[in-house]
Amino acid sequence: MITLFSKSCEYAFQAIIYLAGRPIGKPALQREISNALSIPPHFLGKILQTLRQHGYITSQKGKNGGFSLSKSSRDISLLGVAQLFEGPDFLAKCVIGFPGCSDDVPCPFHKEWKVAKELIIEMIQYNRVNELSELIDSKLAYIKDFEI
Amino acid sequence: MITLFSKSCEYAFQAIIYLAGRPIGKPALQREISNALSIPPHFLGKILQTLRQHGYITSQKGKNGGFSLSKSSRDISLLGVAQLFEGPDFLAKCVIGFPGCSDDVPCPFHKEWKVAKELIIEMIQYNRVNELSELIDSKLAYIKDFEI
DNA sequence: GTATATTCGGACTTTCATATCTGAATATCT
DNA sequence: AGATATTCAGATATGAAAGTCCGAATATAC
Repeated sequence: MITLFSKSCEYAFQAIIYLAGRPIGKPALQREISNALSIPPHFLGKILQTLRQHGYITSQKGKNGGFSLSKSSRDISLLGVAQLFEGPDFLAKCVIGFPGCSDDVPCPFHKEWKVAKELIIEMIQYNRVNELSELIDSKLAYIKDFEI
Repeated sequence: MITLFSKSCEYAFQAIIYLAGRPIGKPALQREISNALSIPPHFLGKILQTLRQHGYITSQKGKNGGFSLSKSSRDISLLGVAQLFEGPDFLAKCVIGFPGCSDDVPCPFHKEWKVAKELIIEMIQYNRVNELSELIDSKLAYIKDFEI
């Protein structure tokens, strides 16, 4: 089974989209997010810290604490998050790992993979976080039950 | 850095394309392929065995032995090889791992990822092994030096 | 027939992403 | 102030993919 993004990156995407679907001013518990998205809670904790350190989300410690989407993050795409977890040039590798693959000395899939890569970048870049959460209203309605 | 296919699958692709570029009746040593493509030799051994067991390549033991592309493999695409190493339905997973993602309850990237997936399948399926090796004549000319 | 070169197959080791554990720090509530 | 609930951070554990090692089997050459 092929996975495009690492688990860390997938979970980061999911968490941000989940937080974007919450009412403003009502932070979500790590445990709540973990339950809703079936992410191992402690692993999610690390990812949330990374996202917070880079300004994508904010947190509130102690009782009634939790995590919220940063105000500025509502208007961005997830491309920066992808670069954060997968590296800044995360689609640069030759698709079949041919030694020394380049535009000049391409592998047999070079051109077609280039087109597919552009499509993937567009996919990530086209929608803002706000819009992404709207696209999954039905799904969020379903997993909202996990708010404890 | 994102990798679409596993190392095993990448190496299998490379080995088959390499063998397709060799003159018929002149088997290639495991060591030669390993040198030419910078693949760890013993790891390559396992992959060649898998390919042989599934009929993609043939082998000759003992002195003057080596590996050759099966006659029938010259006219196939690499889709079967991808399925062999990545699983029969290797592009079925949700691109961001959302729980219960489906056509009915899609994740926000569902549609766009579907298009990208089709492109990837086409990329693998469109060219026959023969044609793939022709597409990299310049590269093969370069790595031909490794024939020992 | 002996020496040599190779494939073949199984066991083992390494590495890294993923996941878990534990306790400290910090905020809120009564 | 004390009890409680949460984030935060570092250490540790797990599992699967990647890579290595060794010896058996087999073919060729002389």
